[in-house]
Amino acid sequence: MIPENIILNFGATLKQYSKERPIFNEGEQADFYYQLKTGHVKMFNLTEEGKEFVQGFFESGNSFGEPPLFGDFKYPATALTLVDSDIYLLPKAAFFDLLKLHPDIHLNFTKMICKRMIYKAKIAREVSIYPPEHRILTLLHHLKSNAKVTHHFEVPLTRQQISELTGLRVETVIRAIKKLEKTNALAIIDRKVVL
Amino acid sequence: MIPENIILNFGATLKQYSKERPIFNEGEQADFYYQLKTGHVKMFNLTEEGKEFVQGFFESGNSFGEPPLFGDFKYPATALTLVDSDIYLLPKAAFFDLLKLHPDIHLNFTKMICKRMIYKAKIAREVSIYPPEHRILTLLHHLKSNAKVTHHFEVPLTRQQISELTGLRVETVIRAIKKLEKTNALAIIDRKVVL
DNA sequence: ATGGGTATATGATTTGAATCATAAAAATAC
DNA sequence: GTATTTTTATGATTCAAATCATATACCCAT
Repeated sequence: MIPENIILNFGATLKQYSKERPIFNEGEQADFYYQLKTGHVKMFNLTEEGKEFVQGFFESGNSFGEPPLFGDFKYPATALTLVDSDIYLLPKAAFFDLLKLHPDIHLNFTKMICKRMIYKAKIAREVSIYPPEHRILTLLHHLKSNAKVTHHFEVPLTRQQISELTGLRVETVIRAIKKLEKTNALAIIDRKVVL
Repeated sequence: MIPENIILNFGATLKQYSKERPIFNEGEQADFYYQLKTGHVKMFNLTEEGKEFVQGFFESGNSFGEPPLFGDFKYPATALTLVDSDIYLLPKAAFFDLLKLHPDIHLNFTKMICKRMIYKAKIAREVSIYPPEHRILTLLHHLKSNAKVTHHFEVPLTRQQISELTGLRVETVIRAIKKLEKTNALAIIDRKVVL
């Protein structure tokens, strides 16, 4: 996250998006650094047949869609606002100037990318060598680790949303969660998943 | 990749590993930056039942296992030499000093990480919403993009290695590659995959 | 409160990749 | 030059998750 005064100094513009609006689409050339001031953004892939895979959710303060800037790549996913959002747009060249003049920001950026990298590597592992229950549990623990509560964490997601985030079908998620309940890996209280 | 004279200036030591030796294990604390001078290294995850998922192969010049350095994380995978290998080890603190004093190297490093990041994001997508053929093709194109040749790229992997890298079974890989040949997405010349 | 939409639930069926079994070709070791 | 291992190959079978088909509980608007 780049401080507001600095990003504005380098020529960023603040753009308003209404909810459910695309910010960029998979396959497009990456020309801007995007940083969410307020709102919520979802990044995802979609097949022709309508199958969706969610790469991540972003909230206030997060930047997103940066990797393709570092090598003239196309966006590997589509970004969409979920609610009305204000987003800073910084042209690619200005972004690089900024990193050059602010080594501390560059280092923070690298740290953030590396953290995401580790998470992606974990996901890759889960998906190919562990069963659905494991995958769901990894997601839930990841969410819990990002929450403030340390016990009795009420998962703020519907089965459908868990389905989108794991790439599993809703029915599979429902059945897997029941299995996990039986092994006491989690509890279902008033239909809510708790751990 | 950090030039040899520079990495040595910052106090790196060159360590010799015989083949099939672990360099670090999943779950261990990350304390060094590793850069392969000569040899081959495999990074992978292993389940209790022996299922393996390969996160990546590394060859001369490549660095590996860097992300956990940027935040005191544990290694998310295990690294193993495949052949006798010479590896530069640079202590974490010296690595950060080096990045600070060589912004150009820092930027190159970020570019490399971002490229890997895009690849991991693609993998996550492939695995959950695309069929095996698509997944294999993504791997092969990634390898090609890292090679010097721009056409007639001979894939330097056996079906078994492709299997390990994609998490698919060998038989599935063989059948998928034949399918891809039929659609002219690639060619099989003298048993080698070419694209 | 009534109706429409969404979320949860569960059984039946299909499907595609894993698994199992086997063999031949190629590479490597002896 | 022969034996052994690895790689490629293919068919048969199994299995787990996707898909299909319903049903019911819950939420929310009018």
